[in-house]
Amino acid sequence: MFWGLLCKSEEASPCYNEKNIVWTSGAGLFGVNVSMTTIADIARLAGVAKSTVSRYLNGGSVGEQTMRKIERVIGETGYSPNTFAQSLKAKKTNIIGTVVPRLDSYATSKTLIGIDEKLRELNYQMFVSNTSQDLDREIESLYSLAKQKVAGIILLATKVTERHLETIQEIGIPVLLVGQQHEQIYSLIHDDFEAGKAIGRFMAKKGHKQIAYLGVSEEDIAVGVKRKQGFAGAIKEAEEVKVRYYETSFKIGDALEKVPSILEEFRPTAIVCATDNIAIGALKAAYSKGLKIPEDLSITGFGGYEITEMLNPGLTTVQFFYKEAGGMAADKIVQLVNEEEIQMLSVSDFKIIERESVDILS
Amino acid sequence: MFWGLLCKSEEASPCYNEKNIVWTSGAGLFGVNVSMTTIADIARLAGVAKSTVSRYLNGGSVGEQTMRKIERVIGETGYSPNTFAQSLKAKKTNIIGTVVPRLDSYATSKTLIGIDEKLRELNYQMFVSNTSQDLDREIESLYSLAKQKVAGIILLATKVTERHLETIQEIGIPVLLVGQQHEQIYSLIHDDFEAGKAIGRFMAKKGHKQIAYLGVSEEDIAVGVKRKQGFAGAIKEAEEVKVRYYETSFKIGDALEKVPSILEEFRPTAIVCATDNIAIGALKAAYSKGLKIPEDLSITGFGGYEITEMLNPGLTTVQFFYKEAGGMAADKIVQLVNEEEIQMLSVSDFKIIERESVDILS
DNA sequence: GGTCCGTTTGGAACCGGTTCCAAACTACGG
DNA sequence: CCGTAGTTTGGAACCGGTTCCAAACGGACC
Repeated sequence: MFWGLLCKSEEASPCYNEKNIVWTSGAGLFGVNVSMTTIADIARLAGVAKSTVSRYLNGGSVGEQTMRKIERVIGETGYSPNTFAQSLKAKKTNIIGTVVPRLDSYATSKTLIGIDEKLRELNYQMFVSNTSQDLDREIESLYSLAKQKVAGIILLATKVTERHLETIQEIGIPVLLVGQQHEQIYSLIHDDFEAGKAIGRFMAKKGHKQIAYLGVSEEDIAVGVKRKQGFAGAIKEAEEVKVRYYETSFKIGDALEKVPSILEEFRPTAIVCATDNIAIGALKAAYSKGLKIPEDLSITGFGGYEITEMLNPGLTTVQFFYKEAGGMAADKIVQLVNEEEIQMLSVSDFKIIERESVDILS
Repeated sequence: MFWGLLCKSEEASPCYNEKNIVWTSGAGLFGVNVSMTTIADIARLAGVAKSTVSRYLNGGSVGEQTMRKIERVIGETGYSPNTFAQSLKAKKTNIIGTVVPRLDSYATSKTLIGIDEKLRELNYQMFVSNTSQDLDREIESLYSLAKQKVAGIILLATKVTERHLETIQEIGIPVLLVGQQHEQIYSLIHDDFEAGKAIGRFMAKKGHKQIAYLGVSEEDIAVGVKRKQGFAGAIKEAEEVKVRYYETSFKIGDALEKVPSILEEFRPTAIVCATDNIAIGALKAAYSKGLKIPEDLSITGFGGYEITEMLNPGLTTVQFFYKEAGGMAADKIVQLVNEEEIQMLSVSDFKIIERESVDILS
């Protein structure tokens, strides 16, 4: 990541490339004084005015001769403009803030990587603000990022409240919601509904007639509601399939505790879990009860975490493309920053990965 | 994270708390104009000079009366100082940069969380720079963070090269190395050597006489060398234990491919893996060959990833305290920023977690 | 050669803070 | 009542860029 956007336009000519300077010439020559040279120094050394140098740097009209002189001096000194001074006047940075509820989640990590790599390509930087799943801190972060004059914000929220809306409106900075959807905010979601439907159909086709769906709180619209609704829809299409819905948290441990009672009470042939982590808990719980997977119980998840492939048996799951979605998000937020029109809602794809954790019945 | 350090000293009196202002009064009152009020406005409204307001904000000497006036005006307007203007003059921020090789690693995530939470406490912000395991980008990031005038840098490198040293010297900003150790750089490491020793003794005590050690490249001093050396040392103490050393990468998949040949060629009763991910690969590989864990083969890892508890069987492993280490790192870097003396090397603790993946022989 | 237009250039103001210095005010001892 | 020291205050310069405006320049055309 990093390296500020100096060449705002695509005009090839009077743009100088920051990288060259710091690495090639700057290093060594000036020792500890990294970028202590100012635009005034350059101007003096080149025998021109500050404004001319500034124009040169930003692609304004500069004469052939002058250009060369400035170019040379900048090359020799390893000059690199002071970001603060730039931002002070410009009142804007080339930083995109990303607000995440937690850093230790597969989905978050992958999404961040996607955002980071794409932003890098687009000459933006990513600033990550972690909220540790604290709603207040989510709002705080929005204000704080606004104060730092980030160009745009990508919000990986779990829930959008009235306060979120107010804050987003107040800060007046483009915000893109990722993973959740809201009619008043530009959103990028995974296709949770269709994914739920797909896994429902998949299980029905495999002949399961007694399925437990282990979801999460409906506060989380994407994971708690959409996936379940999609699944329920698919089940309605199928015949004679009995389903019971259960709820747990996102924590593996909670699923681990919850599952035994489900098994006893409902005796399903399959448990469809709303996340891979829940599925991992279910798997462990089933093993603890001495069940064989998939012969005695089939299990599926949602997410496509790499670890699911390495479990024994490999977990059948719905894969979402977090990294790609992150890339899309980066594209979108930059478009918003550039005041381009984009659609309110974008949807990222999914696919079912069939491994060994689901048995074929009948 | 976030919320800039406004009160540099601990003096209680003429410090105003930023949070109150943005939330309590700022919101709503000024609509979209978040922090458009400047210090000049405050000065005018309070009938004092800019310098006086500045002094008030930074804990300088201000009269009782004046204080009250300014306090009131600031409260009413929801003023919040412009960070860029501050940094422009101060040539320093309250941001700590963190350079990480990858975001999708358990160790990294947990460490970042630890850093973030501690820095928050200390009124610093964390800026994460991801390098996608690209050495050039590691150097780039150091320069870039320097340019952004971060107060200090926490470097989660996998390897320290000559270029690292040069760069660190050149940027003239305190750097703390985490997870690796270098005599010329302040370092915070996990006690890889002792951990290796501990697991070696542990396995010997369990009666294993034929152990495969599956490590990683010696380029990584901490994981590739220290853990192995510690392990080797413990084995030397024990009697009649045969060990063979193998090497793989950090990727689960590579371990998965590597392990079968080890099993055939060496027929160990146990595989000690240099990371939990490698152990996960080994576990899967063993299952694929129809082996029972731990009856047919014992497996251990390093790390203490949460997932290891959820595997079947639970993985015996050496737990490192990444989050706590992150907190320590944050403390250290802030001390360095404040020019306090700290020791060159700090060591973070570990403990062996005994689960079901190791069998007792004899 | 003069006029006009477009390009290049320099000077100065400005962004929003911090800091230095000197002036004004206060209090206290002699 | 004055001198002195200490505190409070305002003014101005400064940080390092960007931008506006007007002046200088250069070429084309009449």
